[in-house]
Amino acid sequence: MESQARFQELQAKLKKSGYRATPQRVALLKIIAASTGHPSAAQIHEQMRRHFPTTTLGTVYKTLTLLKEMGEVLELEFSNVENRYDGNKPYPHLHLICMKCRRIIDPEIGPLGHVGAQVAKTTGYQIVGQRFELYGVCPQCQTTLREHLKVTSRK
Amino acid sequence: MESQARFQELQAKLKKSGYRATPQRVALLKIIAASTGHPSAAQIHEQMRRHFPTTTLGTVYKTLTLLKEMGEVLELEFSNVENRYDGNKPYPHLHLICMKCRRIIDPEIGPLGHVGAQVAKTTGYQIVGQRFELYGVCPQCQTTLREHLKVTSRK
DNA sequence: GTGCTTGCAAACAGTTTGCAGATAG
DNA sequence: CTATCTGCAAACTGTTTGCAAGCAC
Repeated sequence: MESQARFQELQAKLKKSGYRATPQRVALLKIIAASTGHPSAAQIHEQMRRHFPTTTLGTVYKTLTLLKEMGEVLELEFSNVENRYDGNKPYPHLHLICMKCRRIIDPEIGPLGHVGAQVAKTTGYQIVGQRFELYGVCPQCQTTLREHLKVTSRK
Repeated sequence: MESQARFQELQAKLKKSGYRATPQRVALLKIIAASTGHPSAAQIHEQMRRHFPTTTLGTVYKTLTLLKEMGEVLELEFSNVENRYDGNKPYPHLHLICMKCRRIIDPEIGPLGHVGAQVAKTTGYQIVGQRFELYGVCPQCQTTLREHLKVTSRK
């Protein structure tokens, strides 16, 4: 099982970095190792409460911060909306975000690493991260929108 | 003058969209038409206060919202840090962000539009926007960091 | 004159922080 | 046993909103 392996890896790295493997942290690691859908901190919290009803959002954020610093979780920042986290695929890749339902998927596309390498060479910057996102409307939401337009244009 | 032309264009589009050309808005248009350096709302506000000391951040945000909706200003969202705005080059392009001094530049690179087009075809999503960012450390800050390390490693 | 805009201030959301009690190693 | 971690709650930051007075058209 893919996510099981990722969980083991995360747990090992956590310990190797000198952090304690508390039950709460282990639960969070399992959740993000399994999640292919870029959850928010609140969604992770929600899942954790099933097993640890006393867990707080604050703890979730603290653990996510550790993992970010270890380079094992990717944080997608937004200003008005909750940030999203990706611990399943911590290396840089393209995200495709539906503006309507906020679903985020990882479309398959050729490697994007060469962009960073090229820019590093021409600018002298040392590249430490990247974020490539496409915003759009997913097929389902396009249908919904079309029906909505049909209805509202009748009035 | 390049930024002068951009200002004229923005002003014309503002009026065409039915908005009033208040002195505050005109001042903001001039500022973002001239700015090549992706200012924050607060930085724009700061500049505006030189000519309109009573202007508030709220008004800056309201005007920026208009321009975003008109598709004439690009907003770069961050969660802990102020958003940055680009009204000089409203079409999608690559941003290179220094993690240390927060400077944002536009490195020259081949067109990135084909990525969106390709993903649209394979996923069925209707693409409405994109955001390609590289995070790094600029040459000046690399020097600073090196000197800092030299100093701190002595203790 | 009318209704969009401004300025002010309060509200808001997500995230971060401080601290006392709990617990992993 | 002790330093780290949790849970709680308050603080914080950037952004948004509501409303009365002001001003563009």
